[in-house]
Amino acid sequence: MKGARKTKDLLYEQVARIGKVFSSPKRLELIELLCQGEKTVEILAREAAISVKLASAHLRELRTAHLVATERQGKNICYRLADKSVAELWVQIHTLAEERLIELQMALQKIAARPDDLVPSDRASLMKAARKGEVVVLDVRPTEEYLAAHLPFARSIPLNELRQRLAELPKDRSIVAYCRGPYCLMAADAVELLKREGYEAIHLRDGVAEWGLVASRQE
Amino acid sequence: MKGARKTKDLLYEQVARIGKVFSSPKRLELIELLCQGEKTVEILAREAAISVKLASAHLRELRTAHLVATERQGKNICYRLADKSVAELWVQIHTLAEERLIELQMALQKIAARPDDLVPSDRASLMKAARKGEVVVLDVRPTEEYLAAHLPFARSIPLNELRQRLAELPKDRSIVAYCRGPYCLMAADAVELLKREGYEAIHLRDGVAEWGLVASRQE
DNA sequence: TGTATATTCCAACATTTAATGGATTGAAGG
DNA sequence: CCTTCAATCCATTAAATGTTGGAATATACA
Repeated sequence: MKGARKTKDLLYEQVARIGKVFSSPKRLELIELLCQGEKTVEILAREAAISVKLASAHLRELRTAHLVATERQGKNICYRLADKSVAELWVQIHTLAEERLIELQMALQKIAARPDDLVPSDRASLMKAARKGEVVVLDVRPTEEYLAAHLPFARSIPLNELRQRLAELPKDRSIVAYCRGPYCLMAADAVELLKREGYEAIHLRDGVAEWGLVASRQE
Repeated sequence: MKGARKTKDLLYEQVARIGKVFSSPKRLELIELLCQGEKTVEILAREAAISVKLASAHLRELRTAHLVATERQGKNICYRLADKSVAELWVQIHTLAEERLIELQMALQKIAARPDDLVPSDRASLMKAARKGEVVVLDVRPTEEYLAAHLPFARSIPLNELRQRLAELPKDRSIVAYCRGPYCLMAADAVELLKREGYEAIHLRDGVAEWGLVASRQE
């Protein structure tokens, strides 16, 4: 009966290995980035605003927990999520956090969803409108991420090109902008810019991971 | 633009608070216990085989992350999951762990699913057979947990009473035993006992949390 | 073959965390 | 009111973790 306790502890310890990965802010950010498609260490470090060494150390944690896979591509090493279910877990964790933590809710309200920001009621109706061309779904992430996976009917204009390419967007229809997810600020910036320029812009918080569209492999 | 990085970090930090809760084996065990219904600190400590003080400390972590709620009941303080979604996250985390960690898979195989252990193919067919009375679904957890929530058509015989109450079980039908979940050893013990006594017994790994049946409140 | 580049490994430090023992709160019950 | 009991708080120690800098590896390229 003493042995039973030991084996039991071992089981929970294994599960805790997965939990540990999700207990560090930086690792969470890396996971969110990897939800957008596969990336090299250098890119991950730059996007997460940390040193390459630190990124490498965190990615090592992800690797020993078998949550990511690596592949050499020329000079670089590409990291990608080992499975779609990793992205699903990330979505579920941050969703639960948003449900339970008031501090997070308040911080998120500051970023987006200002009083005048209307949120698209549900996905089905948004997609219906997008299919008909009544609204423009705009993906403001870098081009590579758009290519790896994007929302149905979405058009790609990276945030840093948006100002120059405003002419491509119609002024008589709503622009629904999205980016990497609720913690990415690109879509919020895009909406702000678009509104200043006289467009009717809406901020869509969800990204591809939240839509369950993660590309397991970028081609 | 510097402020953007700061707010972003803050957001991930909040989500990491939730992840941290799931990064400790003991806390995971406590969460699994709370999935079975509300419990006092003393009971939780006893079931998890830790001191009351340590249990209290871990429960404090759960409370500050707003994942559990407390309520005084006479002399004792009862803990329960703050929301059904907490149980769902626990299930998703341990499911992902089982998918990704070979060590965990191997450890689980030792406990149950021996070569001669047939696993019920799917839930629908199991429930159909249970409804018709073709199999007996047996809940071997303590009575209080059975009362808080149990599988449809399940009969309750706590493991420590099983030997005396064997006569209540039919020998001409399969007994499908379950307990708290895949990391609980009670059902495995029950199956072993039943088989020794000549019953046809099957170990069902899932518990109420895995079936999505968590009782938000015990009456 | 030698050099440049991307990434990882190793060692060190500061911080955080798990766990334990002693003191404290706060309600229950005589 | 005083005692009892459950649970928490506080202080301490040992272990684990995040982070940084320097050295090492391994591949691409010339």
